[in-house]
Amino acid sequence: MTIKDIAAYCGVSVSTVSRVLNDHPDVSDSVRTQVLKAVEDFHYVPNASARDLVRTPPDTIGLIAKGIGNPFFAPIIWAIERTIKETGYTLILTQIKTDDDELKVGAELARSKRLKGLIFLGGRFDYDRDVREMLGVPFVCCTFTNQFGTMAENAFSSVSIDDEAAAYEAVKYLIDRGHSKIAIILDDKHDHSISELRYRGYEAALREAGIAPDPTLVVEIGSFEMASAYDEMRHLIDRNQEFTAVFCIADALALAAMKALTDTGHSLPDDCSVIAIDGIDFSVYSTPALTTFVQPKETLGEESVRLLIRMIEGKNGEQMTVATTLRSGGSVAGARRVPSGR
Amino acid sequence: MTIKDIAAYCGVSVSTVSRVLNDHPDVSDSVRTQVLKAVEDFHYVPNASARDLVRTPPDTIGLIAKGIGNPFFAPIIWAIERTIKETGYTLILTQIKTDDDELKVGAELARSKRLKGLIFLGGRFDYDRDVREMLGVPFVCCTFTNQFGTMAENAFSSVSIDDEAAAYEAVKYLIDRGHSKIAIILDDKHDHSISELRYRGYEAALREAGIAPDPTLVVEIGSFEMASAYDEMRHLIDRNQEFTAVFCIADALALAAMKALTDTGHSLPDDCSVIAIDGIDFSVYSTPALTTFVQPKETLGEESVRLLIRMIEGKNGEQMTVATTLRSGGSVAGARRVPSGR
DNA sequence: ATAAGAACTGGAAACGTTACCAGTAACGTT
DNA sequence: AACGTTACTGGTAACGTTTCCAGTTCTTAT
Repeated sequence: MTIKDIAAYCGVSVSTVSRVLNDHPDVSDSVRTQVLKAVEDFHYVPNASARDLVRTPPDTIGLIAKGIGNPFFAPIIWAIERTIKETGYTLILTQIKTDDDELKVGAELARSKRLKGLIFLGGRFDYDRDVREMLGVPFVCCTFTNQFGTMAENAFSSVSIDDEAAAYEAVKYLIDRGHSKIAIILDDKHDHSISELRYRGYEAALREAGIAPDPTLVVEIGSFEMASAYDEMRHLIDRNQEFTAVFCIADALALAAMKALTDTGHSLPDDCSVIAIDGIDFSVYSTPALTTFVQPKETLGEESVRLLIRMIEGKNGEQMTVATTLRSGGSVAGARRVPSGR
Repeated sequence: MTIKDIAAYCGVSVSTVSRVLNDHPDVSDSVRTQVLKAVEDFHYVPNASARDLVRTPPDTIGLIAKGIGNPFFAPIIWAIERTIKETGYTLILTQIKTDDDELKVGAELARSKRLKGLIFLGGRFDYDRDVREMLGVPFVCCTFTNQFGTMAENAFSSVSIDDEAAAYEAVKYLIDRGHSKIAIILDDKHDHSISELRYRGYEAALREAGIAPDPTLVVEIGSFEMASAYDEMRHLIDRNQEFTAVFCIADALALAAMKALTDTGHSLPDDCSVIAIDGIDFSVYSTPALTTFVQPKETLGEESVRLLIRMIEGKNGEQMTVATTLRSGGSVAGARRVPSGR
């Protein structure tokens, strides 16, 4: 079923059918309704490939997300989607696994779909100088920036929190309440990603307070999974290590860690305080609710789109930092004496 | 940058370039490497539209998900993605809002992208007779089936749990432990969706046990959101209604309800038992862990693809029911006397 | 009554690719 | 020496649209 079939059936030319399909003027009402009816009857829908091939491509933006289904990303994705629609662009969404290379996927997508721009949601922090040329279109990093890379500042845009500062704040929040034995749960200390930055903030806060970072309190879980966080937390507890608080680099990990603590008979927050960064819905409903530095997800999404469009319009890229807001649950208390162990 | 440019640059014909691009034989090594180099240098990627237009379309399957970012859907989506890839098909993923019409989106997508089949993840239960013709391609309903519709059984496939039975089991599980004042939290009792079916199971279990369903214990939240579940649960508690257990039609709602209970000074599970259906990761890490009937998400995804491909190959549609498994957390206890109120 | 425009319509080129069909050159076989 | 293979290559028709250009008819103003 092609436009030709419709045209033949209605006894008009393809041009005419195309015109009614695209709401062009210059077609008589009688023909218009007749064609519309045929289209309806035959469930005809224009072939997207042919259409895209010939017309100036609709302004489309690609969104490459490292794992949708992540409750932290979900609201960001919706915000991006909404904003893109509002600005008249269209969106094409691709999800990739954590260890897939977003740049490769992005480069392919951008060229094969003639994208106007790309948004990376979650990604590495070490893009090289040639990335911009490799992608061929402007792009923005959402929730992260290029802290470890060599790209020129104006070659791309980014919207993110200051991860190091947020981690610093979180740990300082604990220190201010008397904690000094503070464990951290993270992905990997040296992976050039969020994990590393938040680790730096952790370390900075400790050092500033004159506390020597204790490597035995650094819990590196291999993969970002609640189960790993739970297991590693259990190990830490089993080791009878002394600590009065835990800083988790993500809410999801914190929830798992809290469970490990309560499962081992600790009561929260008195036996151990927990703090995190991200702010997902679920952490509002834990008991105690998780104290966490909430990322402004709407803003992250909206600004990503805005900055991308600015670049598409020829402006230079810019790095934008958005603020987190503290959401106090009840998971942090003042430090007590010998609080850990079993 | 088109294939012509590459051809011209290399001093060969477009046919030749096309051949190396598609790994056809019959092209000399020298030319091949030269072309490959040019492709690399210019970051050339074939235009997807043109390619799709002319070649027998790659076998693609569309997945239309009602809200990605739903932690329950995420593992299903991954399973679908993996299985589709394994079978040599390619996937195109679209997310829609809860109140968007999946059929309309599906019909458009199927024809404009020449899909071989569709998978609906989450959706209505009342597809009419004409849906099959409207879509034009075989389709399968994942996580739901057509309980309220008029479609012929062999016109489509579905993979789902028996929602009514699962709800029945869950409520019976409570009744068996002495509960009789059992509240239910659901979306809507008459929305022709999962909510309605699970409500039926709830009612059936009560009636079978000789308990008259108490309308004041039926909590309908307008939209599927944790905040609503929390608020409505608070209202129920405030009304000083007597109940010893709550059945939630989804894990996420249960977690919110549990929070409402603990926030009002109830201790779980002694003051109130909570049970649900779905089985998401987060509900393992609540305290107490949620007792829930877990849906086999991997199976749901895999079988959806399998059944769809069978249909694409000309077989009739079939309805498949998969079993849930009880995951006991600690959120259910035996009933006590006067357990609710404040 | 005629010119000028408006309203409508069809023909055909173009979009970037693939795949078929021919064609050439080199190389063994008979 | 003629022939059939094999290895490679180029030309070109399609794929299903949109859009430009050129009509044709119909109004309307002169």
